[in-house]
Amino acid sequence: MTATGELFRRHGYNGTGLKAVTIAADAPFGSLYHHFPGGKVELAEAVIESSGAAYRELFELIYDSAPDAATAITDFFDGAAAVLEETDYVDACPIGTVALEVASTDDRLRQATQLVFGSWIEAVASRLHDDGLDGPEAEDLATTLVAAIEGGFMLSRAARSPAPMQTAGRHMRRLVELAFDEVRAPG
Amino acid sequence: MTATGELFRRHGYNGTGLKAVTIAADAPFGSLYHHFPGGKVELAEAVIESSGAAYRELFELIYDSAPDAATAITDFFDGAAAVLEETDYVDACPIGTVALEVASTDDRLRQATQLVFGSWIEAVASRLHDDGLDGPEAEDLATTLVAAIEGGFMLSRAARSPAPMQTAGRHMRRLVELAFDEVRAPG
DNA sequence: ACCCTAGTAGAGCGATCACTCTAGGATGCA
DNA sequence: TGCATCCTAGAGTGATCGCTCTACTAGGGT
Repeated sequence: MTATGELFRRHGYNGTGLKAVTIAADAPFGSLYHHFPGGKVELAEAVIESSGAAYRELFELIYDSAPDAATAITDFFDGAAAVLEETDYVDACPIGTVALEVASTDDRLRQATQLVFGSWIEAVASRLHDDGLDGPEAEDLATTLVAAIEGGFMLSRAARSPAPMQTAGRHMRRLVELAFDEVRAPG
Repeated sequence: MTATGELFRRHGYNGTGLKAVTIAADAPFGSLYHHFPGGKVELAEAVIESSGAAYRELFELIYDSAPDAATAITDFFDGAAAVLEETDYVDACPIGTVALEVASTDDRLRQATQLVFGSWIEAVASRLHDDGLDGPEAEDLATTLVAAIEGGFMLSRAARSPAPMQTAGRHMRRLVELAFDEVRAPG
């Protein structure tokens, strides 16, 4: 399952064959259809959900370890950039590639990716809200942060450079600081 | 060619068969390998370059029609959101899906996507620079803007809602305004 | 009339796709 | 020991993949 997520991340949904999945998981082919009677779609759905949840927990861990929101944002973007560099630009967003592939071709998987994105946004928003931002603004800011992360992954992987992700992170930090400034000094 | 771009946008690189390409282009199969001896990779490379150039021109048109940088950003994000809504969330970034698919699997296509992203960033940065931002800052801001657009496409397509793209656009506008404010009142 | 090149046209190639089918262990309960 | 259930195991299915191959047509130069 973890191995399957790696394949999806690297080759995407259409680029990953079920044979490759069974080899990577060191499991027989027949077992796949025992555990996932729905075939490739059901397998992908499970991978999206589980890797989405894992990534949300990673963000929460980073955020909750940081002294404040702005530092958390920097830690996350710089951390993502470092991981990209260390893993030869493979270990990016676990569902980003799949999300774009299935958005207009498989509604069930599209909904699965939407639920994952929604859960990330909610996790970020609730922390921003706890730190003082009002609800709708926290959710909007969280949406932009997730979008910037995804776009950062895309540009950094294409360029094979951590720079775009780091740059996006720096700007996102300023955006977060600006939002908190306005809370403290409304106007 | 335009039809092929549409297929790539909707189904991605791996999800688009060459048979589908020939049907969409209403061209015989043999002709494909006459015009693109390199096969699918060469075809994709041509599609990436041409649709990338077309999209850059679209951005330039929008930017140059707007009274100032901040308005241009809003026009672009809101325009992209509107197009998404009108086209049932199909007509998004012409190369985003392909870029993620090939980033770790085909270095030639990866470089093609990188060139396109670079040309977009350069087009945005040169305009921000003309409007008063210094060089490196203009390029960094342009990088974040492109990342936010790509992320906005991803979230809006997954959610089947223009909202994430519009939200990202609103925040990007603020970021641009902030950058110009700091030029006018340094410190 | 002759050929040469450019481009049209699609049948057919082996490989791989997602998937189905049948058969064989392993475990728990009787 | 007998039996049902859960899971392993992989050969085999038709369909489709990217691609190659040969044959045909159109138009210009000689």
